[in-house]
Amino acid sequence: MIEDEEHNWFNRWEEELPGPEELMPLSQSLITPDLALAFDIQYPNPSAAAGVHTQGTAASHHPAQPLLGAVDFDSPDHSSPVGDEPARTLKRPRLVWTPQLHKRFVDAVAHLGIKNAVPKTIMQLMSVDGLTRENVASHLQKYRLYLKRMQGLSSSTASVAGPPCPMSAADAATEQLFATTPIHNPFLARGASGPGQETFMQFMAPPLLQHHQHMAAAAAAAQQQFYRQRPMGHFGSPMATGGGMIYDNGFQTRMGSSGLVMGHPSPSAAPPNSYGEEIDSGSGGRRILTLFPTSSED
DNA sequence: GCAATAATAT
DNA sequence: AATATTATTG
Repeated sequence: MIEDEEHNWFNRWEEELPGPEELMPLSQSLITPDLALAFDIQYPNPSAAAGVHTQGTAASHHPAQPLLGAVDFDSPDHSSPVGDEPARTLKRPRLVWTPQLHKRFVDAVAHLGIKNAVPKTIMQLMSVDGLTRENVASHLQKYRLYLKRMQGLSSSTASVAGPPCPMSAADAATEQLFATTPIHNPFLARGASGPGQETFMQFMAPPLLQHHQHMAAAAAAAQQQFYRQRPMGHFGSPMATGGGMIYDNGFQTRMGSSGLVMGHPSPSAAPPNSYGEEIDSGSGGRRILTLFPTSSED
């Protein structure tokens, strides 16, 4: 299962990769000593190569695990199936939690209830191709921290009229993502009892819900009624990652139909034509990178 | 052994 | 700060 997913993921990725012609001619310098050795290639200057894969904390001397950043590895020999199963070897690009993606996440969490809102289940409910359990787990961790700080703050600031908004920079930044999303308070959310309780729970025979991996089945059921027919497609061309990511302008072109955005998080290096979205943060609208067609939800 | 969470690391 | 990765625990 996972194998197939990964394989598929890479295949599609590979297909969308820019051809050698489209790439800047710095492939040579991207070859690290490690690789040069592994592939029996002669590289001119080790130090130069090392400099390229940059902040990759030189310690990234993973023997057979090169910088994925240099996606253009296969430039010379595309013919040979060098990457039999590179999905296993290659590092997957950094996931960017766009507002849309995050919304899906929040919706999933909300609809699952705090009890069932665990990474795996959330991931399944979100049904975003390419999204891993780790991705979700990581995000969930941060999300929980955010919620914790929220309830802490709301109670403490509510009492005395101290500083209006003692929000840390972190909070402000986080809010861009988190607070702008309607928070169906997960703690009050479904799972227990309440009005808006249309979870799968009520559709399942009690004995089934004991406590097994039946949750998986349950999640599937939930999926049918929740995110039924809107699976988020596989993310768009991840291009490259690692210290040095290389954009070419094929980027936004291929970005169109996909939902998940992976790759270089830095807006400064982003392609000139990427989609933007105005998010109203009170006084000044802030421009963020969404790279989304912003269609169905939100 | 897997999955969730906590703790680090990049 | 945002994600990833690793360690720990259930």
